[in-house]
Amino acid sequence: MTQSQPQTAPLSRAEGKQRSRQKLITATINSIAKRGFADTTLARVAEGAGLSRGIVNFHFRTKDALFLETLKFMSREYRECWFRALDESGPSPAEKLEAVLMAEFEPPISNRNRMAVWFAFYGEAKSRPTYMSSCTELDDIIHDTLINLCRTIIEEGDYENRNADIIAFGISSLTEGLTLDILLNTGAISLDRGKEVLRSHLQALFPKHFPITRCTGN
Amino acid sequence: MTQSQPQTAPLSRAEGKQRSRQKLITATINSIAKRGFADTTLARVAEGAGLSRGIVNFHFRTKDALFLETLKFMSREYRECWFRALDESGPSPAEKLEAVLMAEFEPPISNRNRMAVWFAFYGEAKSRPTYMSSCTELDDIIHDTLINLCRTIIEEGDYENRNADIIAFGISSLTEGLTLDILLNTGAISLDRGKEVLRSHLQALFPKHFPITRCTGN
Amino acid sequence: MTQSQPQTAPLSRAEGKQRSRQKLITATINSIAKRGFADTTLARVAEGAGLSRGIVNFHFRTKDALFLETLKFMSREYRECWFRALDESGPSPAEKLEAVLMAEFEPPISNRNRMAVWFAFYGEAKSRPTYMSSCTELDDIIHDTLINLCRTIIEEGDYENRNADIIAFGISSLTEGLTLDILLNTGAISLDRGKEVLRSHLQALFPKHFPITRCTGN
Amino acid sequence: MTQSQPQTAPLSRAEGKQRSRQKLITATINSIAKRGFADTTLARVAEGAGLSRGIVNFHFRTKDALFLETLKFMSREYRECWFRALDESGPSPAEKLEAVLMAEFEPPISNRNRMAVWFAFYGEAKSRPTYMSSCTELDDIIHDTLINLCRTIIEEGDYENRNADIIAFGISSLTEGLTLDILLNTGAISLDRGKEVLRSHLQALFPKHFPITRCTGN
DNA sequence: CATGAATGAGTCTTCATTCAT
DNA sequence: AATGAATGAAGACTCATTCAT
Repeated sequence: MTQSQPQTAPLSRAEGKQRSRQKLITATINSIAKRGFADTTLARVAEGAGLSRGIVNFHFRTKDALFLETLKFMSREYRECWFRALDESGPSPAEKLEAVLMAEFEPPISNRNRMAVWFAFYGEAKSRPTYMSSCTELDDIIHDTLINLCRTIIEEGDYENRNADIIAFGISSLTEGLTLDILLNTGAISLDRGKEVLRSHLQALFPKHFPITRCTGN
Repeated sequence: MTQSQPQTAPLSRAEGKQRSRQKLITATINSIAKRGFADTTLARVAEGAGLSRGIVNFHFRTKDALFLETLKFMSREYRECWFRALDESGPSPAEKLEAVLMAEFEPPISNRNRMAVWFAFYGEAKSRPTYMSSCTELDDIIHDTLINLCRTIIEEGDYENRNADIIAFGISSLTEGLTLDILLNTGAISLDRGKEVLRSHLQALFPKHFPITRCTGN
Repeated sequence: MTQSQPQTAPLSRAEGKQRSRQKLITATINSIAKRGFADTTLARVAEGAGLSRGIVNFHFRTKDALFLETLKFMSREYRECWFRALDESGPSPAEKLEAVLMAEFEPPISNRNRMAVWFAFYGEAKSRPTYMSSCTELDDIIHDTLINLCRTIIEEGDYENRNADIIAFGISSLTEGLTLDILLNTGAISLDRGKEVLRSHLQALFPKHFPITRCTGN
Repeated sequence: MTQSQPQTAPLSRAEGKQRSRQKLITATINSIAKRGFADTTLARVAEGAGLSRGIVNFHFRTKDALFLETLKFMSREYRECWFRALDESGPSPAEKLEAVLMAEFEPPISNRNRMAVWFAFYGEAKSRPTYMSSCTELDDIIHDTLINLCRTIIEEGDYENRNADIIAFGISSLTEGLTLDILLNTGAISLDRGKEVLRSHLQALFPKHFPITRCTGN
């Protein structure tokens, strides 16, 4: 990221601060992934970031604030991946739909750490609505985009009895469910397997757009 | 619950003990659902059960043991509901499939408390192997049954290009994903909506078995 | 206090708890007197009480609550001494007035520890009005009694131009000021010196009631 | 304050330094008055002075040094007020006595901030010998002056049975006690009331010098 | 079987102090 | 002379766990 400028150049104050913040967020993600929410203490986060004990309360006022910032960071990262996949895909709605769905199973969204952290937050969501509210707004845009893609595909394919809202809802739930299954069944089910399941469902829903191309390699 | 024994008869030691244990498990579920994992303390669990502070360590040696027993209890309950739905449904595989899937959206499996607690455990699962295995093990039988149902339906309907394993995997992931969405988007998405989405997908997958019958009267 | 019952008798739960509470309050007083407010930590209080670290938060929920209870205890103690002096004195108003005033310079009100603690609280009063409000109500009764004593003495002695309110206010302020001086000027000024000053002022105010009896011993 | 030097001239180093030091001392007084000793942190003092965090340790090496300088500043200020009152008063001892006593109830000695801070220091004095000595030392000259005034008045008035030492001690204790009462009973008792009480006592002690002149017009 | 007082390890948080800029 | 990021020691508070009753 900063490799195009001389590495030895002394960081300005603001840069140094920003870098420390980011180190802490990364360390938080790693700690939650490795030890779970319950055993993620500020001391361990600081240690993971290679910084001193009191530092978290300096950059983020409280532990909760650190968690919130971590979640925001992951949301931002997720959104960027999602929209990048959308932009970089082929032009047709079907291509776009496939691209964004498959992106869910690619790093950085879908390495085990990230997934574990998402579900750790989900698990505590009930008691911390603050965390979630910072996520839902972005989900709304994504969800609307998804519905529009489905709607266009349905119109193009003249699929009868396909409701865009319901399909879109189902597709994103399926993706989320697959992610969870992959997380829980350590090793047994791979990311590729997830993609396969998803493609299979797309094919059932929109047979004209997603013709049968059996993945022979699995 | 305790059979048809005269209620006024003094409870035997074993029964009293068993009753206290169950009270504590129920209180644990309620507390996790209400306050999340992190804020569920033994003191609060005991208070919720109307019992004294030290009691948890008496019945379950440690807090972790209580959590594990709670998870086991919920697993048992889940399995019972699932197989009851299977038994009480009509005889055809399609009827059976629909029955078990819809059961996921019915109490007691799917009241908000239960859902919240499931995901709380999922959230910690990665870092707690014990939780993990307890979450996973019972799924095997259920998953096999699901695959068999799908296989039979595929054979009956002569559906081309439908792989029972993949379909079954997808269906259960979709169910789980729907549950999570319902939990996270408090109130916005109802259990009935979940059923609707699921039916819509079944219809896409197995059109001959699940003909288009727009939700009547709902 | 509890000496009339067999000392070896096991304390009941409630008694034990109450005794621990009192130990903590006493330890708090000693610590504030010895180390001042700033260096009085819960760990040191607990140690002083011969109890474990977490104990304060068990008996009193917070450090502030402990301080409040300590202040209440001292208030109660003070009031009891004051009214005991009032009761045990001779019957005349002048005797009563002298008795209560001299009581201020007698233990337990006026050992150095108590005085130090009072002023420690006063010093922080601005920021903790809660502490003080628990004291003022009792002061009101005492102050009213003082005014009434002065009023009777003024009437008895037919002192012209003596206003009971003002005199009473002055006398109690003088007492408080003397206590502070005694505290600050370690050793230099004794409790007896305080009594002497006070008597001297009483004599000036009410010469007929407090004739000149020079303390020859000083 | 900084002489009659042209104000727009850039401050010399020494002056700038001195100005910052004074800002910090003032901020310390305000903070102690507002928040009490315990909640007065260097960060808050710096903020109150409109300066940066590390500044206190730059100008005063430690927090304790800052407190001590603050105390010294207040002592100096107090002494200046006292002697100014002495100088500016009428020539007679009685006039001088009244002048210095009344000065205690005038700003800057007696605004609420100053009083609160004095008692904050008193509260910690017993356990901080440095504070103690700084509180006490300047009193010596003042106290001697007070005794001398009393002695002269006693001689002038030929008051029998009046001991200058004791009277002087009483008068200054009374003043201090009144100040404390005024501080503690927020709002209820005014500075004017304090003066009234003090005059009333002077009149009782030295009736020939302080004849009955009911507060006119107040 | 049950209670709840007591323990003490562990955690978050605050804050004086340092030091590179 | 001043800044403010970083440090690390210390303290309040929580809570699982024990054990005498």
